[in-house]
Amino acid sequence: MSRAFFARAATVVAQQLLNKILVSADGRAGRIVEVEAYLGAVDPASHTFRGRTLSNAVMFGPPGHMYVRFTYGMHWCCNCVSGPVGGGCGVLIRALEPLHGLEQMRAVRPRITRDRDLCRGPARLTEAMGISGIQNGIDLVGASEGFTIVDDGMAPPRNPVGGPRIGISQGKDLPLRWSVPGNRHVSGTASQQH
DNA sequence: ATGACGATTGAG
DNA sequence: TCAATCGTCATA
Repeated sequence: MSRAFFARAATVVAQQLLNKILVSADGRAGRIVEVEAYLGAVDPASHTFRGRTLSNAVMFGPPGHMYVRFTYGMHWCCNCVSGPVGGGCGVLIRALEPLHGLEQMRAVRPRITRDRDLCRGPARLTEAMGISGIQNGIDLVGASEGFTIVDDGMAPPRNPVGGPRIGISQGKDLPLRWSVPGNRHVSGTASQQH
């Protein structure tokens, strides 16, 4: 399997995830507007680059499951495993446009003043949606534990915005970050915003 | 056993 | 620009 193959496969899944809706166990929901693909063994930025460990095991499992990772000693990040089984590939969900349950989101994120910022960033959205290590490994397709990704009929953007991934020290060369054009709920650095 | 480093965020 | 904060993993 070539690096190009993994890049293309994960990129397809990542782009297809745009405009789908992530729903929490208690009905909070947001439209996925920004994602990043991670390619496993061929990708130095991937948590699975150095092989399987206790904490990243979910990424080597079946696609459609949620991989949740604790980072910076205080934040959680949420991924959708993209397969194939054993590949260690996945899609990091980086931003949601809040749709339902905003009252609960505001309640758990009291310091966020603008609704636009509730799910703008990978750690912000996990807190707003009530996602933590407890959900690591759950099936997002079967929705056996409440969390799921649903399709309300809105197609993925025909021309998603592509660019380098954020917050990584290696693997910055590939354009594996994808977002919905013009969406105000997409995250980014101050210079990239405006 | 230990140290370096993170798929970030919020404050100054 | 920089501190907060601690689990994980490579190295010894």
